Amino acid sequence: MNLTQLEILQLLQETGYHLTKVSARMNIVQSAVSRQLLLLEDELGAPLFLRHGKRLTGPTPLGEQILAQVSTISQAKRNIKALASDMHNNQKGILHIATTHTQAKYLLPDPISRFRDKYPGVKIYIVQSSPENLIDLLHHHQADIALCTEKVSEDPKLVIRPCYQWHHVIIVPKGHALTSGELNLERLASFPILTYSRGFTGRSNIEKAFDAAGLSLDITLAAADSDIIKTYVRLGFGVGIIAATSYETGVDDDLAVRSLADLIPPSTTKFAYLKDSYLPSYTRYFIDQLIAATHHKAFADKIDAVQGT
Amino acid sequence: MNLTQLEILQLLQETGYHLTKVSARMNIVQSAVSRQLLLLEDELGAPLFLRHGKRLTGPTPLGEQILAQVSTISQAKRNIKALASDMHNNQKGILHIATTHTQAKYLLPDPISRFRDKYPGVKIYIVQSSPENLIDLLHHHQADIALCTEKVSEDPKLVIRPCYQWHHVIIVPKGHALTSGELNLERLASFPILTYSRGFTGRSNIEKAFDAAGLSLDITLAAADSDIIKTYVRLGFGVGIIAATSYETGVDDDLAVRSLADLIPPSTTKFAYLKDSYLPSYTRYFIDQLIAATHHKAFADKIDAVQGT
DNA sequence: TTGCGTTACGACTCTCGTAAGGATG
DNA sequence: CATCCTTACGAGAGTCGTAACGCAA
Repeated sequence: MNLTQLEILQLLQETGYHLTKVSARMNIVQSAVSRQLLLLEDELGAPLFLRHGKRLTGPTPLGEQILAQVSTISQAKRNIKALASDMHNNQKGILHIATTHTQAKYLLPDPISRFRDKYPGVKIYIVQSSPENLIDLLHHHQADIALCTEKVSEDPKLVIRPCYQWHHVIIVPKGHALTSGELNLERLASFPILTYSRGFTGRSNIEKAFDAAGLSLDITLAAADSDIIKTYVRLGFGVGIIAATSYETGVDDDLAVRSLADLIPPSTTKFAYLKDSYLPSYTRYFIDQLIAATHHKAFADKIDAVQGT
Repeated sequence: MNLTQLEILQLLQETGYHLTKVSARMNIVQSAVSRQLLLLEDELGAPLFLRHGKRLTGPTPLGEQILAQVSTISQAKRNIKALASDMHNNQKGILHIATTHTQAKYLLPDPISRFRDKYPGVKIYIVQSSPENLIDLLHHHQADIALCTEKVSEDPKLVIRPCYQWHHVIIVPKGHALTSGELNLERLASFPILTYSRGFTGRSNIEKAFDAAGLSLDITLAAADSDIIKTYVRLGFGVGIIAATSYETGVDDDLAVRSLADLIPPSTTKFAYLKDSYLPSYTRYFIDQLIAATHHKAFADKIDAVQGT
């Protein structure tokens, strides 16, 4: 048994039990992969994969249990490399951040700029994806940390760290009926609504509030990002409900904004990362900095300014 | 990086950072071990061990963190082998049980005989040790499961499964003053006491009871096993306090026995094993059988018979 | 001086790559 | 017949063992 053989097992699972693809990923020929697999099965004394003729179709029960062990081994192996490289040169590295459009556009630009000033040697990749996909990216090691708002399922393999809390606001063209008068859910529900797609940026909290009030929403447009919503609000399609952080003073001054803090429960944007994975010092710094910054008075004031309008 | 190199790291820790001893354990020459260690340190780009001249004295901070990862890898490796061998031939294997004298002599003989009838191919080793040592044996993989009574510290790496509950009894020579009259802690404390050493077989519960009553014990003899206690009780040294399960009808009929169920809190004997380790099917069977047997009516009656005397 | 770890070099083992073979859809 | 996995064989890389060296108690 050696690490190469165990890597083959893991890649087999990832490629759908396809030796040829595994060999391509490992930059060696098929025959070598085939041989190593057979050698391992021989050493362990039992087949790890089911075969239709010569084709692999899936893991045996034994193979499945062993694959679970292999995944902890490969995680530990990654950690060893990360530890060493962090110790050896903690100013260089790569940081993959998985997040949604909202965070990428309105929250991250500033913290990332400051991070880049402090760690010019660290390459940053922002992987934009739908919220439901973010956690998968972590599990598949295509992202180191994820930043998301929608409720992360209780995954024992993840560490969740709350980052900041915010409220929704409505945006309407100046002069719209909703710019004056009392603002309540019932009145809001009488207008066509433009907001986030299901599973995006606190959408679940919006639904929760209206459901609790026994109201049904007429959602004219559901988008993954605030920009689309703003665009159609400007065209007069209806009332937009977006995150307070997505309203940009200076850029969005043509839109009237009113806080929904009293009507819709607050949403929390959180960091998530794999519990068993070692995070380089610069990654921990990034997380800590962002959490500190969002707890800073200036940041709170910025949100309050919008919400207090 | 390969599994051999990682094994070297682990063995270095176990041998007190001694390359020669590591090479002996691995059945290869020193020079090979030395080379592999240097190659690994070179690959990782930083030393993993501190050196006084050429002698290794301990891990560097990096080495320490990496050793932690290595231990999860080697555990997973063990699990893979155990899984395969269990699947391949689940009638053969080895079972190391770590336990104390009390369990080994009075509880285990019968269940082990029955286990051997069902699994003649499984070799059983009983590792007898002091309670405080049992958990160490698990951590050092010198035992698969431990059976002990004294409180196991809250170790997140262990699974604890309660097995059975029992009470202490006193034993005295027939005709002793304590064979008649009311039995209470105060009266008991007026006699010289013979019982278990600190840390053995529920000794802590005995102390707890007398401490709570504000009584101090005159412990004439503290032994690790019941047999020693019985011997000196027979010689008239005083009153023995032992586990009810240690009183053997037929053998100990010359001793009078009275239950302390109402005076001393009950003790629980438990199984313990490493959370991350795979237990072969026969080991799980052994545990389940023993727990089932001790919950069976006949077993409870046997204890009650002694305690009810 | 002894014990321990590192370095040098030849022998061997192991793994890879090329190439051919067999089986399935 | 195209794709995929297995088997055969020679070339190359990697590891081991012997042996000599450097260093500390």
